[in-house]
Amino acid sequence: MAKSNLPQYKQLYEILRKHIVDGVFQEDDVLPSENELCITHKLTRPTVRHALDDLVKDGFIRKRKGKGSIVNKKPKGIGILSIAGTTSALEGLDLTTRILVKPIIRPWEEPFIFPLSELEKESGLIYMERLRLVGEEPLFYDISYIPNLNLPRFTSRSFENKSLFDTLRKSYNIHITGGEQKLKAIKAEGKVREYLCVEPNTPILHLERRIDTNKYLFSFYSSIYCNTQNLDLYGIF
Amino acid sequence: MAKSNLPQYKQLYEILRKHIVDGVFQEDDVLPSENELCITHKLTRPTVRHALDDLVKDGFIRKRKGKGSIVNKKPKGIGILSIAGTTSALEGLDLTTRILVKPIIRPWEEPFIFPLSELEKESGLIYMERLRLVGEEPLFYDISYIPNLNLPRFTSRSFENKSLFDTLRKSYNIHITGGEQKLKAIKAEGKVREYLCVEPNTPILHLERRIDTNKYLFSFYSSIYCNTQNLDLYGIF
DNA sequence: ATGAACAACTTGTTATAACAGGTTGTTCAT
DNA sequence: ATGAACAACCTGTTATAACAAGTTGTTCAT
Repeated sequence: MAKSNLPQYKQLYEILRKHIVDGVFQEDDVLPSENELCITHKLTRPTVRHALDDLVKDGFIRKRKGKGSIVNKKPKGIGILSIAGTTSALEGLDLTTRILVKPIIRPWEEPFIFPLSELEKESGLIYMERLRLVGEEPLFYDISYIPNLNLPRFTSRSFENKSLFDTLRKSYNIHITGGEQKLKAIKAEGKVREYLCVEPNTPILHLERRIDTNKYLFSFYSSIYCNTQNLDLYGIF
Repeated sequence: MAKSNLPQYKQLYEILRKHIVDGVFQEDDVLPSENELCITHKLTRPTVRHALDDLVKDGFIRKRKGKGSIVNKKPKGIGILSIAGTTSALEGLDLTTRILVKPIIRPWEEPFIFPLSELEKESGLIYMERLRLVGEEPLFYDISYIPNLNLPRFTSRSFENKSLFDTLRKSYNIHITGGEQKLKAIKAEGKVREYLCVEPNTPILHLERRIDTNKYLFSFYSSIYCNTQNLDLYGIF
């Protein structure tokens, strides 16, 4: 061990995680015991246990006293309520995206749905509205609020049928670290009713989210209206 | 220390957790240092660190090298979307609970909202209905489905103003490891409309959850109807 | 006054040790 | 053959120890 500058427990974590993701260890396989890992990686038990505990925390394995560390089933998909954006949440469905308002730079609304830092207020806002359809039926009306902080060429990108989350990760190396969301059921009215093509007073799910990232002081926001008459939102946690 | 039969790190976890929830330690307060906790509770650092790491995992504190353990902001609103139950989600509000149907043992409904294992079907179901009121206003109508697996004296416990999650954690050492939830907006009708005291066609949020635990093969289920006219549901992830 | 250096904290990482307690397969007496 | 007892694993808990590394306030030389 001890080639990288990373802590040894993190090195072991990454090795085991990669083996699980790559299928070297598969569902319900039992990992080598803690003592075996100590020997094969020249580590002591606290270090090995730290790595295994992190794998438990991140959902890759479960541990059973007397038995060992067992590989978990990989989650089928990630719904909109945990982290993923709507595009990947609906993977496998016939999803199309219609841009209602192309990304434009404009000032923030005051008051905003979440508290904003001074930095965010000063830097301005990239605003975008999109409608997501499954088949011919509009299901999501998305409004995205992205602080205009050092995202070169962002407003000129196309977001037709693309995930904002994937774009941020692949083009800007930004990934999601957490966030906050508010949720309520409302009656369809005005633009929401019009875009989602529903009767007045249809119950609509309204989700407001702040999404935090690994980039220092960079969060973005979205407001999503969803017609749940024929399709549940789902999430794992 | 060492009065209960619980591990010492869990005893310390519960003490600190309670102090945070009760406001003895408030937002951005720095907890006593690890060495201080060692002295005051007659424990060693690995034990203290285990307790603190669990508090980090559960979102109560954050730790900063060189500074200390800092108390996190309590989520405002209703933290029902991540893990916490409704009772702890509403902490600080004037919450009362009315039992509509006391815990009774009965067979499962078929088909159930989530797939059930054979073990769960055989073991029977503890069923409970509760109404949660903030002030005079009923906000949640909860139906709980708990497999009748080795929970001594469970049906005789009182759940008035108590958190099912806390009871499971403290009395049975069961804690939540994850789960799955489905969500939709519906119109208030029938019993839901009646219990929540709303006009017909009021939009109501309907949440169905499977909640997984550290206890082998033990998950429980709940169906929650929530009036979000005056209060958002809230979650962190 | 200013700033560099340092001391005195903090948490982070890692090693060594011992025993408790759950699980599983084997052995042995019946 | 059957079942009880046991040995040999496994993870869980706890203690002791030492050093690394980030933060903060103080001291001291300029």
